[in-house]
Amino acid sequence: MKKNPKLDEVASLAGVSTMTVSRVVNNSGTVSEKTKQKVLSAIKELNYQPNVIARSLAKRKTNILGLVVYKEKGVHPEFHNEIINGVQAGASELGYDLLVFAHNEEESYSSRIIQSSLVDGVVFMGISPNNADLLAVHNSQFPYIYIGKREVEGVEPFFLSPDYIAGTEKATDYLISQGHTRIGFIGQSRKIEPDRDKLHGYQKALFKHHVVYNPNLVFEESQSQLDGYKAMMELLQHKPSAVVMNNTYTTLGAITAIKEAGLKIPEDISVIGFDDNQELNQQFNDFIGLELTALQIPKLELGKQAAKLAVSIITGEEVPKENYMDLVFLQKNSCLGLK
Amino acid sequence: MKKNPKLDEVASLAGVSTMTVSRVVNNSGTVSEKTKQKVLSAIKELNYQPNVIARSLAKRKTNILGLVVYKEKGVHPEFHNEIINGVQAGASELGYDLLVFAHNEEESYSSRIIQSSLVDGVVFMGISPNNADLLAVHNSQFPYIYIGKREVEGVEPFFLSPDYIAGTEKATDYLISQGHTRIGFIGQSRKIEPDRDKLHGYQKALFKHHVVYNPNLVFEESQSQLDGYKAMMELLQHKPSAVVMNNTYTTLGAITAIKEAGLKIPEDISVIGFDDNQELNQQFNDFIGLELTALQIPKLELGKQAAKLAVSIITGEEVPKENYMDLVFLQKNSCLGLK
DNA sequence: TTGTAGGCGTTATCAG
DNA sequence: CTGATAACGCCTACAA
Repeated sequence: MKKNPKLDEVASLAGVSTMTVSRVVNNSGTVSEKTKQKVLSAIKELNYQPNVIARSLAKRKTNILGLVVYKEKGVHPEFHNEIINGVQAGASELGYDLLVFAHNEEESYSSRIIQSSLVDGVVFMGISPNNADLLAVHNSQFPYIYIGKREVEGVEPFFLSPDYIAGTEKATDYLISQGHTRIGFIGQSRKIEPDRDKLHGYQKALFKHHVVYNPNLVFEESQSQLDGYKAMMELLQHKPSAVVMNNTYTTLGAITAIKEAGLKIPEDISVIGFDDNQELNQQFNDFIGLELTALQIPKLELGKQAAKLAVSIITGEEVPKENYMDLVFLQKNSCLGLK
Repeated sequence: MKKNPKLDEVASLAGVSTMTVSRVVNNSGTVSEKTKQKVLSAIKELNYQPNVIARSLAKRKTNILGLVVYKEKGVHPEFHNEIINGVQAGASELGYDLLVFAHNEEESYSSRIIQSSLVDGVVFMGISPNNADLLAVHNSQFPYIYIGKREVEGVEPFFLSPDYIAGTEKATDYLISQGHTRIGFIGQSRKIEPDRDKLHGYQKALFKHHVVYNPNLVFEESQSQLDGYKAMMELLQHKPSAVVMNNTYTTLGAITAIKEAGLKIPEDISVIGFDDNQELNQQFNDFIGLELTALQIPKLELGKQAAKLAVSIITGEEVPKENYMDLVFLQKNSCLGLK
């Protein structure tokens, strides 16, 4: 492994000082065009690349963004991973590298994150972050953003969350505008904030349009394909004309139930899916030969936006504490207006 | 954001030199128990954490492992991500942090990886890595390992690959030992090495047991759920008594076809799945009320092992260039012996 | 066992 | 526009 050329070697080859080379490399300060060219060719000749560690030490800034992911059961890994890709992409666009911290529940990262000077800021994600970590980072004024919505006692954390309420409201509005009133809702779990929000959005839309809320049409604890199947089987007893789903797996199960009941989508029942898992959703759409109208979390964008917010905070810009991102409402062909 | 305490502040509080503190922090050299205690309490009092950047510069070693993921269509993102988790876990166990590089096809990382001194070594993964990168890193003697199997002209890269041949051979052996001879094979794509290897393993087992290879039973271009469905529909014309699948989606489709044909698993046909995607597989097993016998890639272990190999190379240990990891053969209840 | 001097590779600062 | 000098915070090497 050959030793990398250093700044002073470039400098002596170009016949200038290290500072001049540094200026050229960083495009900072003022360098005459002529010396700049000399330096550039020396850089090229030696194939010089700056040592980012030395640079980081001198600048006291690493241009590395940390990411702490708290994993949990009940959340599809694919979900997280898409967002991570987004964070990475966003960071990259802004000239930051991404360092992923282990997601060990036991461990606390706060002091390492804050004090090691390894990262300039951090993105937290996952439903159940270590509150102590979040609090410590928040209190130390270290730049951070949390992906999701979070209430921590005593503090108002910086967060970025998909706007589940508005999204579900919009989807439900859409069905109502098509004449539906017997609209089923198959939710995931009332224990999880995003899911409470979805139900909330559904209710808001009903209320707004003076449609009576019918508890028989609402199922709240469907996580899996099997749950979705069962919920739909039961829901069908109550003759809904439409249904709003809340995750990909339950959608899979529910649609199987609809098919088994001999009903057709969208002729007999309109379906709005929830596209948690893009790949699976696509596979499934292909398989059933139907493009589902669905709500989708723009995961990549969400991650990018989180990275951007983190960097904004790092660079000292004014950033609101609460940030929301709209869900995407994909209008495909699994819904039909009621005559 | 309060300034972090430095080595010399700890030193003066403890009444010793910075070197003594450094020795205590790194557990290196020799320090008397008494001064050690003094130093430790000073560290505690000031809540000292070493600045890893300064340390990295001084040691010319960052304890950061790089990861470059080349994404591509046709590979389930979940697949990659599980491995990434493994790499992260493995690195973490060995005291390394993980830096994830963007997976931009256009970009070349080699010079940045090699020369920036940001990472001590790198793990590459993905079917279609940038050959130039791999080559450059290889030639520069920079520590790296590639996850997957790879032939690059002129070089023998360090790699770690699941042993697809042995795995599929074992699964096929198992079916043959149960009396099956009309064994179907639904593969993914002959363009992809892992998939060629799977077919190879299947053929090896047949050959070994003098079972005649029947091309009618072999389907090679099934990627999706729909493909799997179609392939199985056709395969059923040829009355197989068993079938070996090669990814989760095709398995989904194939089993739907089996059900629609009115056949029962395992009574009418034995099925060996391929558990690409653990979560989906689990969902599906729950849904059909059957635990599939399946081949599984130990993704987490694969990632961990890759990290370990990379670190071994970094620390100068002797590491073989070719490394294989066995697939896991999960014997559940979707296979039955033939009378 | 402990301390001193110097350097890791870069950039900030200030002078020229 | 350019250069000298002193950090950045820690560790290696050697000396005491």
